[in-house]
Amino acid sequence: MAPVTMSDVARVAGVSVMTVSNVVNGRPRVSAETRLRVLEVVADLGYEVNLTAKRLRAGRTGTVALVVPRFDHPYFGELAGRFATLLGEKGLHLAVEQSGASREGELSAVSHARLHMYDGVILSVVGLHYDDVDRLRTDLPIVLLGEQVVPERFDHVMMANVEGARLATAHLLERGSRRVAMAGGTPSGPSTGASELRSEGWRAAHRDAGLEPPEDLLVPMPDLEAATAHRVVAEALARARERGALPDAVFAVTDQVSLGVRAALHDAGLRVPQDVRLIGFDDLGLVQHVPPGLSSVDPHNGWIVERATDLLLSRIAGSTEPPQHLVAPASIAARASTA
Amino acid sequence: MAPVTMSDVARVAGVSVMTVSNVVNGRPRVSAETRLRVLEVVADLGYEVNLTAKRLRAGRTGTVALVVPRFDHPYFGELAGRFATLLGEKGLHLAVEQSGASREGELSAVSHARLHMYDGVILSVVGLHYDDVDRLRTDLPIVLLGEQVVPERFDHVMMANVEGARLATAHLLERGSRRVAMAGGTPSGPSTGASELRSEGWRAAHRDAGLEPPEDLLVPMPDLEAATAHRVVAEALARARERGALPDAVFAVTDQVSLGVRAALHDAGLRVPQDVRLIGFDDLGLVQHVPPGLSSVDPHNGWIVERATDLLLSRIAGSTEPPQHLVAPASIAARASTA
DNA sequence: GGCGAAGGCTTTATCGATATACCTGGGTGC
DNA sequence: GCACCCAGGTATATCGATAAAGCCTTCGCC
Repeated sequence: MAPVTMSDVARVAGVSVMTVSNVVNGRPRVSAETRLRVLEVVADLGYEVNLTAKRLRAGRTGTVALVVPRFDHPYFGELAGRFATLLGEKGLHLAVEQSGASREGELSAVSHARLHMYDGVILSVVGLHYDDVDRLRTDLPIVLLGEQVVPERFDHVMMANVEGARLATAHLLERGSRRVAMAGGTPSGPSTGASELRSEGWRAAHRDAGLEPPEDLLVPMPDLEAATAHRVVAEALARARERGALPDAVFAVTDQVSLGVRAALHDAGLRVPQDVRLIGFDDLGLVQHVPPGLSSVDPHNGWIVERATDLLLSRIAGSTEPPQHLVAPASIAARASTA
Repeated sequence: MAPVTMSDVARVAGVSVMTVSNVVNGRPRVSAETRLRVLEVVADLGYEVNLTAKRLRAGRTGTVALVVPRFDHPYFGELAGRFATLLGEKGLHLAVEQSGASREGELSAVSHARLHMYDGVILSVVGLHYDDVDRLRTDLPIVLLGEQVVPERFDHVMMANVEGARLATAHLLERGSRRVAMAGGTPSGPSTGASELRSEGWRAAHRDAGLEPPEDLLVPMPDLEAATAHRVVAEALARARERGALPDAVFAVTDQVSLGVRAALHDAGLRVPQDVRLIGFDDLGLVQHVPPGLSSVDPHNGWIVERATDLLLSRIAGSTEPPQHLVAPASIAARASTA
C-alpha cells in the first residue's frame, strides 16, 4: 500500500538508487543486463516516479496552470479545452483552477500557483485591478488573458473588443436595423472591462454610419449571466413596449447574455430575426444550435490560445524578450438570427 | 528574480531556517521579538512557501484533482464549479484536468495525478473499462464518478440513470405522447454506459405503461455532441417524414443532445411543444433559456458533489471503511418544452 | 543553593529523485 | 610498462521545508 520508491526498487534489484534512476530515465552507462533486471523489478513492484520529488530537484513539473474566473462558463470551458490540446501536443499537462472572478480569488489562485506547483500560469484577469496585477511577483512565467489594462511588464493577449463590437453593430446597421440595443452595455466611462470596451465599439459603429449612438438603448446588467440577462431584458422590453419604442436589433455583450436575450424575446412574443435581429459575442459552440441559430462575433480563440501558449512556453524556456501585448483579430459569424 | 527560500529569510534575519519555519507556521516557542523580525524580513523579501517541498515532506498539498473527460462540456463545467466551491469551504483547492474521454487519456491522467501532485482524485470515468480501473494502484485516495460499472474496492457515486430516464419517458407518456423517440439511445445490450442505461429506463417506462418499447424510435449517435445530434436527428426526421411516421416526443440522452434535437426540430419546422415534446437529461443551467425552455432530468449534482467530496475527504483523513457505491436521486425539471 | 522545568533557538535527519564526482577493472596507445 | 581512457557503477550532496531531538539560559520552588 505504501508507495513504492526508487530505493525499494534498488534494494530488490541489488543495485544503487542512482542506477535505477538511470534505467528509468533511459540514460546510458547501464549494461543491458542490469537494465533488464531493474525494469523487471520496476514492473513487479509497480514503481512510478514521484513527481513531487522530481520537481523539487529539477525545478519543473511539466504542468502549467490556467486560472479562469469560473468553471461553469462555457467560454472558459472551450478555452481550457483548446489549451489542453495544444499544450498536450507540446508534452505539457494543463491544470485548471478557478479564481471565483473576485479579487481575493484571483490573488489567492495566483499566489497558490506561484507556489511552484506549476511551471507557468495563464491567468484570465477579471477581478484584479491594475495595482493588484502590478504587485504580482514574477519568478514564475505568467501570461495574462482578458480585457483589463495590465502592466507593461507582463505578456498579455486580448480580444479585439472594440473592433468586434463595432463589426457586430455595423453588421446589424447594414442589414437595415435602426434601433440597435446593447444588452449588457454600459454608459461611457473609463474603459476597464469587456463591457465598457464593447460599448465603445457599439458607439463607434453608429458614428461611422453617421448616427448618434442611442444611449437610451443601452441595457446595463449587474452581471453577465444568462439568467440575469433573461430577467433584465424582459423588464426592459416591457418598458419599451409601453413607450412604443421597441428595438429592432440587439447586440449582446456576450453569448451568455445573448442566450438570455433570446429567451426574453421569445417570452415577449418577438420573433428572431423577423421582429428583432440578435447577435452575441464569443461564438460559443452552442449558440449555433439555439434556434434560429445565433450570430456572434468570433473572437478567434484559436489564435489567442496559440499566441498565449507560445508566449508562455518561450518564457518557460527562459526567454527575456520584452513583454508582448497582442490583440486577436475578430470577425462575424453570421447566422439566421441576423438574416 | 530567483525564488526566495526559507534559508534566504533565515540568513537576512540572522536566525536558523527552523525558526523561520516556526514563525511562518505560527508554532510556539519563538519570542515575540524574533517573530516580528522574521515576519518583517518575510514581507521585505516577499517570501512564500514552496508547496512542492512542503508536499514532499508532509505528504500533502491541500489540492485535489478532478479529472473530467472534457473541459468544454457544460456539464463538467457545472460539476467542477460545485466541487471547487465545496472544497474551498473545507480549505482545499481544486485543480481540474482533462482526460480526453479516451482510455489512454484517463490512464495517463490518473497515473499523472497518482504521482502525488495531489492529495486525492475525483475521476469521472468514461473511457476506461472495468479492467483498466481495476488495475489502478490505490495509494492515493480516489473517488469515481460516472456510469460505468467499477470494481468494488473503489468509492463510486453515480446518477440514477435508469430511474431518471424512466421518469422522463413516463413524464412524456403521461402528457399523452405516444411515439416517444430517444435521441442518443442504443439498442439493448450490455449496460456499460449512460446511453445504454438510459435506454433501459426508456424501455421500462413504456412497459410500465403497458406499451411495447418502439425500438425503431431509438436514434443512435456516434457521440453526444450537440452538432452531431443536430445532424443525425435532422436526417432521422427527414426519413420519418417520408414514411409519415414522425415522433410526437423526444427524450434526449443528455441536454447537449437535447440542444441539437431542438435545433433539428426547428429546422424541420416542427414546434416545441405543440408538435413535438422534448426533454433532456442533466438539467444544465442553460437549457432553461433555450426557447421555449427545455425540460430535463435533474440528476441532483449538488448531492453527487457533496457525497463525492465527503467520501474523498474521509479517505484522505485515513478512513478504511468499506468502499461505498452511491446512487443519486433524480427528478424532473418540467418546463415549457413538455407542457 | 541546587535541581527540574520551561522557554528559545539550533542541529540533524528526512521526504524521493538526480547531478556530479568518484571508483574499479580492463583495454589502448606509444 | 606506464599513463590514460572508458564502460559500468556507486557514493555524496542537494532541492526546500519540517519533525524530532538537543542545547543553553533563566526561573521557580522546596
